[in-house]
Amino acid sequence: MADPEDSTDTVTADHVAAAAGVSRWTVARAFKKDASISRQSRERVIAAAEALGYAPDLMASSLASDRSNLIALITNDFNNPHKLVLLERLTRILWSRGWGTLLVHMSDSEDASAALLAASQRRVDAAVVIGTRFDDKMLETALGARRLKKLVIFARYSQNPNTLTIACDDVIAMRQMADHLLERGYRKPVFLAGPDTQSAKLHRKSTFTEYWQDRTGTHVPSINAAAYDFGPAIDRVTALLQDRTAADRPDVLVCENDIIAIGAMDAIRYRLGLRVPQDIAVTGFDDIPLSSSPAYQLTTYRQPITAMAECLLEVLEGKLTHDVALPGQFIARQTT
Amino acid sequence: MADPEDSTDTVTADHVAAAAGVSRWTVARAFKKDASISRQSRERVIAAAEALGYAPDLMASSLASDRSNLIALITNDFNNPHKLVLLERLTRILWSRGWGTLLVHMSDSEDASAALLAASQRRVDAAVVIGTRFDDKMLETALGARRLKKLVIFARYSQNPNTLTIACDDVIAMRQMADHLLERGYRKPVFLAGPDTQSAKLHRKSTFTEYWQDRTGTHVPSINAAAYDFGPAIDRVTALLQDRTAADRPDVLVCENDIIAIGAMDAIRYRLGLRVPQDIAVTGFDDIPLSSSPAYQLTTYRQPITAMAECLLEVLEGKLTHDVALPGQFIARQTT
DNA sequence: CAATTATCTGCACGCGCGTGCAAGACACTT
DNA sequence: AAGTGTCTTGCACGCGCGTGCAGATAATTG
Repeated sequence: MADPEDSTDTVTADHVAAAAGVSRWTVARAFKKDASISRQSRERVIAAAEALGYAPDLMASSLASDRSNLIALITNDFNNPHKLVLLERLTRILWSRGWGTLLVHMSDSEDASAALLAASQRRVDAAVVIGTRFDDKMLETALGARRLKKLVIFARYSQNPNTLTIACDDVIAMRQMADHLLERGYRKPVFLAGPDTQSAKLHRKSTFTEYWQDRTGTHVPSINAAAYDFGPAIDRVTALLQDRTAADRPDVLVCENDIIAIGAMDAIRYRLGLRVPQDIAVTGFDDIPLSSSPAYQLTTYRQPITAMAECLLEVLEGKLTHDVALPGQFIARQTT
Repeated sequence: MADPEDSTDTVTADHVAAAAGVSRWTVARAFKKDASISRQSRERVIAAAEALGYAPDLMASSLASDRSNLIALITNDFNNPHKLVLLERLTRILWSRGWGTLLVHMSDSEDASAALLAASQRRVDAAVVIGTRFDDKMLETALGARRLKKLVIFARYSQNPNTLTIACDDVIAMRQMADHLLERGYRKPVFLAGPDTQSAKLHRKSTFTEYWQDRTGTHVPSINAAAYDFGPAIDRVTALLQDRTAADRPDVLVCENDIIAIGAMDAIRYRLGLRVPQDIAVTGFDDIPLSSSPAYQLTTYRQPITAMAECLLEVLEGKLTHDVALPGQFIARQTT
């Protein structure tokens, strides 16, 4: 499709400048908002640029300006469908505002250093760790990486001072969840969390159990799935409930997120032959698409992803420099 | 964490060169495989680089060499969990081989031009359209975009000559599926496809219906879900089966992919109160994680994603220049 | 040991664009 | 008409690194 005659197929600002009869720098100004340039010059340049099919080379621009407008999106948990929702929202919003997104896969903490190094070598303006567990070792690697100007923890909590957290307000959320359960008469919850790595703080779990303790004076037992995936959740819940009499069972499983909750429901239904919510109720967190399907109809809590993404933009633009926790939306369905 | 004394926090090849007592170009050689450099020089440079925490700036390198090692991953269908599998596999394999991945969201065809322009402005070495529908208009935009050296269609078919397709072999797959169904005694299939845009060729559907026609002499009716998502699939299947007597119903729903098949199962079970597979069987395509859950146990066909990714690498390295269709793996579960 | 070859190293130049400044153009005031 | 201020434009220099070549060094040969 490219004109074979046209040997220099990359058209630069110089070409446009020549065509428009101005200097290269005036061309640059035409593409820069709030630049000091007369209207007619800009119009002439834009017209020439369109005719030639010119668009500024962002890579060269980054080199010269020390701003790449590139964000590294780092995640490691590709089993959770919620990641897809997060990725969709983030990429769409970031690109629409001129930020490119580099998707980086970080299989485990060992891998973190490689992933962050690779990102930093691309001169990213910030790295965003998306809704995933990370330990302090990784964080240290991250902050140690040169050229990594900002590190944002998105949809998870971090108490590291060198880090910025943008998340859903788990405290409000889990209290609302607890209130809902108490109101419906549940009295024997068990909390089902994800993997129990010592360095990661289980924010939702601690919030729920402490609040429940305050309101009822009773302790909430908790168990851990080996991964944020439905398979391990099925196994763990099956192990928990097997050989228990009805009186001995919890009346509700409060799950750290939806994918685990769905595993819990599958275990209850297909491994133990019980009903949700009649025998055991279940709650989740995230409101993934599947949770609203007729098969699950999960009571859950939706994170305010769009608002969180807007906050991220402000952080990237330097307008926001402190942690943010935004309230989401409680969603009652049929599992409670 | 950064040393505040160290004003020039970005360490360049010049710094390493000074520290190692060689020239900047020797430093570059030390980081380049198969470069003409003595072992001791390389070791000295590497040691100095590690001490200073140096890593080559890939962005500057791209500018100088006209190769960015960046790939744009373009997708628009974030409702299908299969995308997550594809993204995971592609990013992991590409990064491990030194390719960075730019995730680009292309909401619809209108958006395509913006997305591709943005990608080309980043000097990507190739754009990969991932498992998504696209029409010729988009393709034209893509190929029209300057600096877009290669365009690869991944996990979908395209017959455009300027494009390279890497996909699962749908012909083998759908014939195997048909053979399986015939063997199990099914005789009245209905094909459930995704949205029916005229410009997209429904490869799986045509293969299945033609092969079925050949083997049985009977026509396969087909219907379309409004989107590749379970909600629209539920609606469409409910509409199809409502008010039909058992004798009047299809005995199997052959679905274009898993997420639609799951919607079909939900419709059969929760809207119509029927059983899978006793009343109606269902098949899918992709083998998404959910398909192996106890709730669905879907008979499906797994795409050879890893092998396809390997092919992609060869394409990127210029070793492969023709379309590829790889056989996947048929997976029989409980829905047939 | 000199001559030849193989191996290694340094360098000028350029990739496409941004920054900061200074000069030019223009309008307006007194 | 000269002076003042505002707006607009051009330019030297550099961002960090790759390419291709020439010069330097080491290894090999007769």
